[in-house]
Amino acid sequence: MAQRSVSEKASSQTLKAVLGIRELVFSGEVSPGERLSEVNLSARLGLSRTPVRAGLARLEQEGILELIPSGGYTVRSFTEADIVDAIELRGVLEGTAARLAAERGISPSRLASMKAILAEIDKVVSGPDDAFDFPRYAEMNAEFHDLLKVLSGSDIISREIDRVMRLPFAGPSAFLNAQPDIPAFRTSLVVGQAQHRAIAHAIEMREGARAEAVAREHSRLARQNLDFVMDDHKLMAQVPGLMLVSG
Amino acid sequence: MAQRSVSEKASSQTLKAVLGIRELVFSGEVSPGERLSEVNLSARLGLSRTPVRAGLARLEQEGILELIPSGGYTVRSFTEADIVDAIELRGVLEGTAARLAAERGISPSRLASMKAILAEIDKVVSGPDDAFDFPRYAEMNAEFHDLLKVLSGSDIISREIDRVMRLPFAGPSAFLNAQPDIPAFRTSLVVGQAQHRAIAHAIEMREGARAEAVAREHSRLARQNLDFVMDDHKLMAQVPGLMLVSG
DNA sequence: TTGGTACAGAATGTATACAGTTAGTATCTC
DNA sequence: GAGATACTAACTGTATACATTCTGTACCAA
Repeated sequence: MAQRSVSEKASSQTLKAVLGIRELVFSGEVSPGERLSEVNLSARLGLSRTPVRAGLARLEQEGILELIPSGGYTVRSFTEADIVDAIELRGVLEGTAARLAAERGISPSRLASMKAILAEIDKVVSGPDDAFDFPRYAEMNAEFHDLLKVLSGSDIISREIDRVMRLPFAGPSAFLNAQPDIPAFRTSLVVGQAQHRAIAHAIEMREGARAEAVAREHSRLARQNLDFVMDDHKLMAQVPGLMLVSG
Repeated sequence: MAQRSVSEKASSQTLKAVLGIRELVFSGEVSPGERLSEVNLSARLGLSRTPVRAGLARLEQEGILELIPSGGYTVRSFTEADIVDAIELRGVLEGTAARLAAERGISPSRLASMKAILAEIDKVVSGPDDAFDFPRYAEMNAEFHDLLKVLSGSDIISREIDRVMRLPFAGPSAFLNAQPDIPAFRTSLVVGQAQHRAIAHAIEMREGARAEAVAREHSRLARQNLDFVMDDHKLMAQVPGLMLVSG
């Protein structure tokens, strides 16, 4: 993880609570709809109720927990439609970031950074098929999307992109874990990289509409992968957070 | 306010804290950059530290407070550029809601609701100039934007729109308080209503691209009003939250 | 057997007490 | 007079105790 986004409260205990509960949720140790008891979590995480409580409130804000009217929280369950919408939302926001970057212009040094990242991804993608370095690809892909966010030049926009990315199945690297097994996915990486280049070129040429359109379309690769993965339960288990899906 | 959005914690004391602190911030009783002491707030609001603390954490998530690395919170200060971006963001999100509504279709009953709201706004706008009912306009305008959000059919999108709207200067009714005094603003209401109708028509005709484009442009009326208001400090004071602006 | 009521257990919401840290001030030294 | 150091006061982060509310179960009545 390149940076820890806007505010990931430094306070040790509360941070442990947030991370711990997130882990419990996304690893599937607690099921969607299940009620999360503060005392239970306190015991499991070895913390007192106070930081656990703070963590719960925060994760509710993040959207992975739901408030029970009578009090307490449950794990939110997502439908496949929710995930489609979350991916669409990411596309819209990244598209906006790309457009703003194009319209407002970016500094030469940042343009250079972007080209450097693209070159790195090229190295990975153009390598031999049998020695494909997936972790490296995931890393550089995340860096590209991180930079795109920054290039928007807007804290307000960056913040919202961070928020959507916190829904793990909406992020640009969500389906990478499931990809090594499937040949068709390899193709999508090549296509994805072509789109990266198009976005970068559009920003450089200050073609805002094109930058937005391509960035938006780029996110739909994820939707395509989602459809693929949803047909296979074994694959679903490899995508973080996809266990929260239940019609 | 038609509904109280996603989750406005029912818990009495915590709710008081959130509302109370928001009020203190937006009324300008605490200045941007000022540190908010928990004990001080507890005393002022007549609550214990626990709900105050919960409220602070929440308002930080909402984006009107900032976390101090060494602990505690300050009132976040916004630049004019931030507000422009927030308005742009609202336009992008409402545009997406409108597009999805058009692409996916809406029920006849909801279409009827939308038309009813438009008729109500027409009544207000087409009335005599000297007896213009601003509160009524604000109410129906808010209802239109609320419905547009719902028409997206997506909880994920609705949630994000709610978030942006919580930044008071980004909402569709942000500049209404300052409008009665300025004749030029009256014109913008007529234009705005024409855009409302265009959005509704595009949704009904399932013209997604048009719905998105018009909804996005619609938000730029707010930007126009912002430019106008920012030149006049007396007017600025009438727009909620605009006191948080400082270069 | 089914429905309702009452009671008990548990869980949340709130308050407060405690510890560690930060920031500010005053004094001392150079 | 200026800078540095030490001390004090306030504040945050955490833990725990208390009260109220909710939930689930058991028992009773129809």
